[in-house]
Amino acid sequence: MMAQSPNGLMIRKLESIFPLSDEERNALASLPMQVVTFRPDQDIVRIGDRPTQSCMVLQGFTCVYKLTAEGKRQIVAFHVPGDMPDLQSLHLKVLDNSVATVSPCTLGFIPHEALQGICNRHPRITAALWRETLVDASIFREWMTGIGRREAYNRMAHLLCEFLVRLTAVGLAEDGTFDLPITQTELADAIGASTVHVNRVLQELRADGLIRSKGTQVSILDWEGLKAAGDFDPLYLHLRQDGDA
Amino acid sequence: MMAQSPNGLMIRKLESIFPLSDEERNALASLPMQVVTFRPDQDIVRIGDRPTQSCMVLQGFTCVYKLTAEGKRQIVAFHVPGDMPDLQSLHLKVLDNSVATVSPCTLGFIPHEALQGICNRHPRITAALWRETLVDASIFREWMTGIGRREAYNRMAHLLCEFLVRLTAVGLAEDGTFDLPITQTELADAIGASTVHVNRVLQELRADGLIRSKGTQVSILDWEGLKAAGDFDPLYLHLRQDGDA
DNA sequence: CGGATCGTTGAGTTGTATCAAGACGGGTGG
DNA sequence: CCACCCGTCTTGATACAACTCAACGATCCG
Repeated sequence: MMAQSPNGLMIRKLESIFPLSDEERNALASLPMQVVTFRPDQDIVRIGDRPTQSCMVLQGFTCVYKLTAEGKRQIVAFHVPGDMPDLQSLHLKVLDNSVATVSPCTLGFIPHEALQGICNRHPRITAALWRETLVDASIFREWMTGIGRREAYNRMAHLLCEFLVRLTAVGLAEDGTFDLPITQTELADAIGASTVHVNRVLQELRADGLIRSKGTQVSILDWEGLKAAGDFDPLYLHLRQDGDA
Repeated sequence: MMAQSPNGLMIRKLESIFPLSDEERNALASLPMQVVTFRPDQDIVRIGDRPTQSCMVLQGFTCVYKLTAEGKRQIVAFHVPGDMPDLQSLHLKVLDNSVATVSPCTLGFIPHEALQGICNRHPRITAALWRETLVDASIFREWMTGIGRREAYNRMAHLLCEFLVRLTAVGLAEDGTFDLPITQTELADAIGASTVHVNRVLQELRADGLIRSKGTQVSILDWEGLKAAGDFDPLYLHLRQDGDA
């Protein structure tokens, strides 16, 4: 799912949920989208902001994070091409989290006005965007369950399973191999562990023959084993399968 | 916010977000709602279900939970009167979590058809319902941050702060005192700790003069102190304040 | 007045954090 | 093209938050 035109990615994303009519496709194609590139580790929006636009990730990885009073960071979500990290701001005027790039990124910004307009005229597009935010929420629930009730080893396995499924869905993984330009410190902030512990847990996963990694390339060697280790059931990702949702 | 008619609670809930037109109010008032009572600890819907209706809590407390392969439970949300615990099922056909009562409950069930109908005719009601699911998601993010990066003592303080604010908003708390019919085991499943540890942490909070409790009645004795202990900022609840959201 | 549920306490164990230091690796400038 | 440097990864030692197990006390209710 490499985007030719910036809007093409959004159209394909929604089309993976339900077939679009020509009218809907045209409306989406004419959405104004401002394309901006970012370097790694740059804030895109910050907690407390009142954005007038939302963005879609076109290339690269972003994360949603919050900081505690003690200065500790929790990454509550990663977003990959096709995702909209701050779509919520369409209806929640004040941001309750920050969004930052993890890798070099290209983002497409769409004014809230334009999104409102298309929603008013196309109820099924409203439903599809609403649904996107619901899938995000579902992922939050799954992560919370992991952080609260699974050990670090299993959480890491789970996260890698999730990446494989999500990246495969957008054509960024093949044969169980994908590029994961995320440092161990960031992985630690995502699974709620220390960097040191993440390092050890990754070594365990390698030693157990579940994964292999070279630089930022990650390969899943034993999909069934990793799924078992991570207690991973892709149901919560709500990818289209048969009549499902 | 004690509901006279079952639909009254929903109308008041939405009116706390923006003023409703007469037409919108009438549409909401004529939503079919089937009222059902539940005893404590009963499942309302289960993971894997494909509900054809969503419910609103009219009385009592419910929780949303997931189980791990090891049989551990994580409660990812509590819901109080006025909340809709499974509104997501309107657009995500297969449930990725279960919902259960915590205390005796009265719930109002609304067919998805009826919700779809009202959404198609009233875009602002769509937005308000969408917004409800976004606030839920925001609470997930905040809880995840706590579970991942705060200690149990602080998480418990945070949760009590949240209850006070949310229950006050629906008229179920006064002068920092409210009824919390939730066992320590359930609190433990919510903050991702063991029952034993929750017990000790509650004793600490009492010893520190932050709270008092007698039976299911909880009193916040030192609001500023509890907020500080919980690193609590109500922003994430997105309650209406001035032009905010 | 049992019996069940919930809360409380103590003792021992463990997952994971913290601190500190060294190894690796890719990019930059001389 | 090498030397340096900075971020990242890795390793070892120690400390602590929190878990588990086990038992006992309190409370409510039929």
